[in-house]
Amino acid sequence: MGIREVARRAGVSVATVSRTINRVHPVSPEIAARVWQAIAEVGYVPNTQARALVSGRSRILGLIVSDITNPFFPELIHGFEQFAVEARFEVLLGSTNYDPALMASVVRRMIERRVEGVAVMTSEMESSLLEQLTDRRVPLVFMDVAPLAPRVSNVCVDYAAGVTQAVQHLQRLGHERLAFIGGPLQLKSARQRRDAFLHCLASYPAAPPLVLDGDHKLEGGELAVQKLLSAVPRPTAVLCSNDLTAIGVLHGLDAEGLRAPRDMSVVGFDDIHMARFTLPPLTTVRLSRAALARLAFDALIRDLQNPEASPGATYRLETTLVVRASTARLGAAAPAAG
Amino acid sequence: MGIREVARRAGVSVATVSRTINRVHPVSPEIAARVWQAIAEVGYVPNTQARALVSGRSRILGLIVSDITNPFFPELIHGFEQFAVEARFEVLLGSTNYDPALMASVVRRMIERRVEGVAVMTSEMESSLLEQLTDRRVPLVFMDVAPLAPRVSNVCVDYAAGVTQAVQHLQRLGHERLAFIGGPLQLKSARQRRDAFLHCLASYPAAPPLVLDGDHKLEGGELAVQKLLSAVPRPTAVLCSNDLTAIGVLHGLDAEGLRAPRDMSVVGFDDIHMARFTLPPLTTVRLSRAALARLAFDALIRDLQNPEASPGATYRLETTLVVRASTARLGAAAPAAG
DNA sequence: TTGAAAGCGCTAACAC
DNA sequence: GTGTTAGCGCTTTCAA
Repeated sequence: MGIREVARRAGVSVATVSRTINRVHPVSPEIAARVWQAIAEVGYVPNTQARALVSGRSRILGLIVSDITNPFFPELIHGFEQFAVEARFEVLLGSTNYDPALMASVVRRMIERRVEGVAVMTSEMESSLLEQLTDRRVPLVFMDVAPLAPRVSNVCVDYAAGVTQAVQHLQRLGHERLAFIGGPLQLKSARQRRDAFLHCLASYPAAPPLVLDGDHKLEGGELAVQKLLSAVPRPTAVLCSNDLTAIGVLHGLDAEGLRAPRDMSVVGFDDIHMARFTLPPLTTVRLSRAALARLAFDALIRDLQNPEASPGATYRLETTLVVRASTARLGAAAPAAG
Repeated sequence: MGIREVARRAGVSVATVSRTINRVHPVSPEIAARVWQAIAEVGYVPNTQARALVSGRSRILGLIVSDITNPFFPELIHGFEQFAVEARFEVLLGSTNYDPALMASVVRRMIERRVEGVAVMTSEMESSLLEQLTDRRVPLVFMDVAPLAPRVSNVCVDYAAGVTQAVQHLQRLGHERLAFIGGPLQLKSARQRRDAFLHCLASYPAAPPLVLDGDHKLEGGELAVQKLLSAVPRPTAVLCSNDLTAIGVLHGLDAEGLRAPRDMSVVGFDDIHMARFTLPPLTTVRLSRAALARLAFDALIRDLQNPEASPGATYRLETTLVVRASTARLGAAAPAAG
């Protein structure tokens, strides 16, 4: 079963078997062939724990997300795992559910498994937890948070530009009274989206903007609709902190007998795959999960390969406005079907 | 950093440190206190690979799914991970994308990490792969597929009952010409759903049923709408193999200027969380992810704790029809909003 | 190019 | 209750 058995069958030493498998030292072709033959015969699969122990490399990368049931994350996870597996890494996934206690447990589990790097794609990270990782010189990459330190990289999404694109789109359509539905405020990314919205409107002193609370879930959007509709004057358009919230709004409006964009223009954020399939299809700000996954993975690998603990880099990620059918000119008749 | 350092600081042997941590053998309170103190001082975290190597237990469970971007799976994964972490297991996730080659790579990775059990929540598993796992005496639990063998359990979803509930619901509403949009036919669960539909209609010799191809994705539903609408006579209701397909249908109908349930009643399958938020909210057959996760996890743990390789058990999982607003009486006016 | 042997960090047998 | 020690399966010096 083990490497010894393979060595015995091939009539070589375990060292030679190891070298054959790892292709790092030269092995004569005839011997290599005998070894591969023996490996096939016994169905030998190397034991990763033993390898990790002796080499000091677990070949595991941690990936921390907020909420795996938010479609944004599976799409991100999918990309990240793909890159990881290509590079012969395994991914240890951690979901925090926006809960700092869970985050602590996730970090602990990752340290126990001796992850070689962690991508933190959520931001409710206490600095004490961060230190546990940095003290062990584990490369880290954050999204939107930049606690600059050696081997800590950062992917910065340009929320301001994304939000501005959305707001300008609405303003061009004649909307002046805008509302915003935020996300969990312990998330820096959610705060940034909200702040970008307020900042953006500060320069257009039309009507004071309405800011409502959400939770980045369907329910939050649904719930916010009541307040949205009872505000005086009633907003004519709403920008949501993510697509799930926007889908909740669409549903909430429908429950009131209203429809986007006729009664209210609705804009999402993220452009999850589902956004093209809502009724009406959602106008939203695209934040590419594939690009985010790529950036995060590459940042980790770079810091991993860099022996000196040089300061981590900062990467920028741009957004694009995707105009679909949930927004329309203020007062326009409902667009023709199709 | 290691257990030796802790032992040195606490003035005890490494064995005592190990016993203190694992609480399996008695340790005197004063010594235990000294050990915990030393552990805190050095920030000691046990190395899981070393533990796994010596104990022969990796404390890793494999979870194989088809497609992590199908919302059905994140909800399942979430439950499974929760149970696993509670029991001090880690989850190694594998996505196959309905691709047998990927499945092979997933199984290989799991064997390399020496998983202690695998939940296969998809069914494109070749028997040769299955053997690699069973040969190593790894407990397995499948969904819908029952290759009966020692330590191989099975969770059987009662698709026939679910589909029957849906069909009867439509028939009670006066629908006679029904269509079905299937899933990837390499999936046994998809075949079972389709077969249940055909079987169900065989006893009501009204109009011959229309069966269309889908892929369990949004796109498949969208695409099927063309064929659905051009069929003569046109079906008045459609049952979809999963919710994603149904949401695609809703979108496809809208693109044609049609709307459910006025122009076509639509029924989904799974009851993903999103189903309550579609327009109109989706009538669907609920298959509880939490229950599925629980059953699968418990089956694994049971086989794991059972030293003799007794044959795995079969568990049943029932479905329930959830009536929402995407179905209506044939020829009825559109229901009032709300 | 190959082999012998040390040892990664820990648990578990055995001795005391 | 506690310490000593062998050894899990592998990689990696070091020597040949």
